[in-house]
Amino acid sequence: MQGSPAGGAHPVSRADQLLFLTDEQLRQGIELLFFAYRDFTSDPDTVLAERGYGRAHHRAIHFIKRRPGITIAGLLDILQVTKQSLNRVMRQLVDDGLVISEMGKEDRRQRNLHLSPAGEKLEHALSEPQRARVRQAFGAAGPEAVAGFRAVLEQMINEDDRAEVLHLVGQVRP
Amino acid sequence: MQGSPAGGAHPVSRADQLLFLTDEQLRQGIELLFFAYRDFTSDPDTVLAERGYGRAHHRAIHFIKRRPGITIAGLLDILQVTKQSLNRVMRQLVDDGLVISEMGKEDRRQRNLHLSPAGEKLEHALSEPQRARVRQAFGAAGPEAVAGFRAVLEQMINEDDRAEVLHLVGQVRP
DNA sequence: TGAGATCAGTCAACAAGGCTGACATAAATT
DNA sequence: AATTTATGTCAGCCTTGTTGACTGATCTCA
Repeated sequence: MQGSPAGGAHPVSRADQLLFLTDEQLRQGIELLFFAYRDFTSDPDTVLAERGYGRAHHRAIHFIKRRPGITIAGLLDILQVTKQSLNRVMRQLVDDGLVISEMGKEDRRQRNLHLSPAGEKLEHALSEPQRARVRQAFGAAGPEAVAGFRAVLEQMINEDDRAEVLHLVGQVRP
Repeated sequence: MQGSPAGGAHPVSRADQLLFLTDEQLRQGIELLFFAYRDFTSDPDTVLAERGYGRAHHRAIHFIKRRPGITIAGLLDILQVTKQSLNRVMRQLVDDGLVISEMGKEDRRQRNLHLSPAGEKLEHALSEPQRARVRQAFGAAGPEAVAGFRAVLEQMINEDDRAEVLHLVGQVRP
């Protein structure tokens, strides 16, 4: 499986600290991550289905929104898929007028990608329900839990590109 | 996109608490979850690829290990896929001798599923690298962070079946 | 300037793993 | 006896990933 949950929650008891990192606790963490992620990704799927798009479209739109002017190579680097796979999605998005692809000014081989107004609109429709879910979860769990959530996820990222990913995400603290 | 990260981490400053739940912080949370999950799921993929299996096999094996004797219906309920989709995977696993499917004793329409010794072996090979990743992350982040991680993920699960999922995971605290 | 590297785009073929719909069989329930 | 339930299976479709091969435009460097 991919993912799993954690044991009891909020107040960290002495016993918890002593029994820290049993296989049982790890398994719970893995399953919890699995189930939470499953629900988390289900939000935008409804919206996408209405338009005949899939998650791949969502990911492309998300990162074009985040980094306006990003190139194809930049997107490939973030998404870690093949050029052919991304191209299939990009072609649709450009044809449908959601993404604008313009020749680079410095390097005319590159394409700088932006969302059109329609693209911005879809992006919002996709991200809002997901943001609502996370807003609710963060609010209910509280700031300290959120800090812990972040800390664990950061550590879960491959050490090799952790710094790079955290920089992209905006994790860098002055 | 599906998933996203949280902002700065460990010590929760006054400013953090005041600025809690900005859209920016939510976006970071979403992206962080996306990237962490991506790496998290990559661990077993190597092992699976060697055997010609995919993630679907991993999920089935994981939950059969977790709940020995589980029925097809039970597995369908957990995995939330169609019977036809699960069947394709199950047929392979049974044919390959990793999963044993035996007629139910009480209700002979049902099938009780178990891992064979070979199935157990593969299960371990799949879960160990993932467990190692989570062990590392939990260890580096510390017990309080882990508690926060759990709390947020729990809240992220659909409220409707949260209790059920947490029960399955073993989240129930006496 | 000219050779080679790089960025983008495309074609073809393939596979995993979702989905729907339709049906069949055996066993349990009413 | 009729109906419902649990499982299994066929067929076909879709999305999204993969490899490999190749093109054209442009940039870089010797």
